[in-house]
Amino acid sequence: MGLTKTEIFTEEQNQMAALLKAMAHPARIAILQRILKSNTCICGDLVDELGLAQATISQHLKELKNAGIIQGTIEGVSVCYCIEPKMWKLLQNQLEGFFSSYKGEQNCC
Amino acid sequence: MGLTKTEIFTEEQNQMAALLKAMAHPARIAILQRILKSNTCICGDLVDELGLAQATISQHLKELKNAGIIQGTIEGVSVCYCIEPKMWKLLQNQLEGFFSSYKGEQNCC
DNA sequence: AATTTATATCGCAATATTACGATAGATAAT
DNA sequence: ATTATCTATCGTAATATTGCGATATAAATT
Repeated sequence: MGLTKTEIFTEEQNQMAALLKAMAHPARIAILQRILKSNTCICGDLVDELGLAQATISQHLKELKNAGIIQGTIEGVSVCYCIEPKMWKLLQNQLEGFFSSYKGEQNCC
Repeated sequence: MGLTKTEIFTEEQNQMAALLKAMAHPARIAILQRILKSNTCICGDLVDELGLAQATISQHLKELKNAGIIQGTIEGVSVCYCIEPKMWKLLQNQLEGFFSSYKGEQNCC
């Protein structure tokens, strides 16, 4: 096997898992933190600042972009990445609902 | 290759990625939702309710437990799982800080 | 003690991810 | 037009994940 059985889960469960998966790598967390800090981020800066090869950074950016979390705009030779606002707020709301639905440790085992 | 270069990232980045990764599967989202709903959850119930084999459910539970997100208590023959409150709140706070640090779409590309 | 019930672990096959060198493509500078 | 610069893609090796049957373990029941 090796492939997730997406068909037995809800659309919501699959989407949430996909978004979390896109973020679930230290390099991609670092990329997002860097974008959040200066609101914008040239791809080449990430290659200089993180300790990964250019091809690897490009691949991580692609995953974040495919998940819809960031967007890239061509600026001459370089590419400027920033947060995709709608998806960001969607995920923020979904996670907030998810985490706040925890009722505390009563009746726990 | 194939192994994440954890040594070039901060402790915080690695921990956040690890926690998100533990949640980044539809089955594990479903398991957490089930636990959140009734505050508690017997392993066997998950096997009945989700459409996955017992060995697979057990493996997913192990990953959530290893990440520290849930805890399991033996209750006779069966095992009762519930949220690990401290880790839950830690992750909730970390994510809240992370998502709310987004300053909006000004100066974006 | 033997049996039933519930969960964990092992071993394996299929697939996915991570990382990077090499190379391609596209715009800017000379 | 040629060269330099920046990013994306291809191909590949190493490792990780997913799913499950088979089996082990451990408590409860008979």
